[in-house]
Amino acid sequence: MIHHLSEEEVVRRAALQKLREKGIEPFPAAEFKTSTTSAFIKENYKEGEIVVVAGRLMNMRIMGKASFADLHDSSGKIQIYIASDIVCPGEDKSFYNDVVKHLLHYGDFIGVTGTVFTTKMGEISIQVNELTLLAKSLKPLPVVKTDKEGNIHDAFTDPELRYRMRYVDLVVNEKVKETFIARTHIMNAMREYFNSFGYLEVDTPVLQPIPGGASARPFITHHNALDVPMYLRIANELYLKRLIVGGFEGVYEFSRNFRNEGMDRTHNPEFTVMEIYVAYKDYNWMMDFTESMIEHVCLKALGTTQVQYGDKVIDFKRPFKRVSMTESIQEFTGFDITEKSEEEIRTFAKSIGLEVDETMGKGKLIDEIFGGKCEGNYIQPTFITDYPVEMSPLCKRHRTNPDLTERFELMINGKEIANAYSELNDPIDQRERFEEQMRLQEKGDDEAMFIDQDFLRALEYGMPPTSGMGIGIERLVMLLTNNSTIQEVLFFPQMRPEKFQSGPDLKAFEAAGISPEWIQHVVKAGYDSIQKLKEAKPTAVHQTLNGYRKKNKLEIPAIQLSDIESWTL
RNA sequence: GAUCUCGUAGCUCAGCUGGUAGAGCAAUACACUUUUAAUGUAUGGGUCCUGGGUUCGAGUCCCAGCGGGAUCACCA
Repeated sequence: MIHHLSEEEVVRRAALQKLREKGIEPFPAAEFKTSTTSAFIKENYKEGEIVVVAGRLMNMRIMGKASFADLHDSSGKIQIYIASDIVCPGEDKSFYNDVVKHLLHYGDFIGVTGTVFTTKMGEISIQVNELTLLAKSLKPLPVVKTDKEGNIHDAFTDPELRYRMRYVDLVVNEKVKETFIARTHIMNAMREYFNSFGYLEVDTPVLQPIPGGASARPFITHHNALDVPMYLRIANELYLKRLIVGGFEGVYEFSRNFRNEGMDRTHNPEFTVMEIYVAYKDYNWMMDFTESMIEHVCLKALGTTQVQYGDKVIDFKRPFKRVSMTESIQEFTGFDITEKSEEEIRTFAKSIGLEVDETMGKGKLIDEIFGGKCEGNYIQPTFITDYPVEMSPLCKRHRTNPDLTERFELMINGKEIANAYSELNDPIDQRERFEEQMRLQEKGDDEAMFIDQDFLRALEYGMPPTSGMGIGIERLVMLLTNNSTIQEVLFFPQMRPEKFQSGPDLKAFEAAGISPEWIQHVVKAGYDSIQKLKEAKPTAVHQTLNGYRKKNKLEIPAIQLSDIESWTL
């Protein structure tokens, strides 16, 4: 990994060495006790107060015998003022002149003890009395600067680098941290809301023998001891319902689900769905519950229900509009699907230019029409209710129309955010629905569900009437934080594995007996493999290396021909 | 998976009809005790993604590959 250090990395490694020579450990072990944070100092300004803070040293502005810099800690940043006469009160100014001015770098972790004051320019700052290096940064961070108008210069924007090195992204791009803090606040607000009803947060298996509860391609793995295939969960629905069978009134789980499908700006192979199931409720109750919950989350996590998303303002204030799927299709296409046959619907779908084929059942056709012509129109939160029975194999039939189900989806900004049912608890109906899924599978629908016999057995023991709701956490967080890609709301979005250039095998150089101080220079001088050294004449290597040493003014002894001849190549 | 597009210094980016590789910031050195995109002077820094081809000559044109992004299709 050490091959090909950039100039700045060489400088920082040299500084590391010089610090050690001065008796300053660049990676000290001891706890550094801070007394406060940068944000607290600014909010509770007390001139002359002695404070101890720690963070990353950023943006040094050296002005001779005094310097300014920004210290970034987890709460924000504060300016520090380092004056030679204060950090070095005696005759010996070497700490300031050598360490502060030359051996500290952008990105180093430092701790300071100092006095709070305000500069002539009116910025709250810390006059440093004592400075401790806490950890040296050996790689230069991207330098991002913000001017008085708030314009960001030289921003670190390459999505590939940002996602692969989120640690760097978080350090230099302030807004990124805010998004992730908001994500946690949103989830906490949700938890708080559910807990206030006495519902129980639970954990159910991630590794499942049958990937049930949704239609999706699973990730498959293998359990060696049992010698059986196992699947990473695509949903946790069937496990949570088993817990309702077991007698809990309400259970919920933030479920990390895995689906082996395409990746794009709204899909990641692993993603989080919050699912909640409450006994003795139906989907009407769940609609009320969901809109109150979302309103609560907005107020708690954002302080408002009005959210800017792109060029739109979305208002999460309840109540949300409610429209049945039939009404919606009628509104946007003029077509009434009520009591129409599969063929009639297919013909209509074709007539409005949708791509449909013979494998699609009635439910799927209706879904195509809705997805193609209606869905995108719902910008403000809207509940779409009463989906066709074919699309919803785990959902109870509608109390007044057996072709429909008691299901709703919450649409916001033209996308599905939540999905809920009056849960199907009739085990005989449930078995038939699974069998229908099997037929769809045989017809060529590769998304049809697997049958879970144990789940059917649980239902046979009796599940109370129950309503369940699932909400895509990433989708919700994207909306509430004004982000248009899922990668912005996942710390470590999935990416193609990075190829690290193998580079020269430095171990082999060491094994050949080349002195450690020379190895990187040997490589940089052009001998980047043992093979190349073997092929070259020792006298030529000798001349090249010493020529390189002279040219680069290396502070290491010249290499001897006898050294080169002693290498075991 | 399809189409379009991009890959140049540590970072952000220029580089025209092919002719010795550029800027700002960062780094290094010097100056500077209230700066804040600090400033001034000087210096160093490049596998122009990789591999082929065309050409006297390729960062630039052509082909292939790798990687990213955007749009579209499927899934949340």
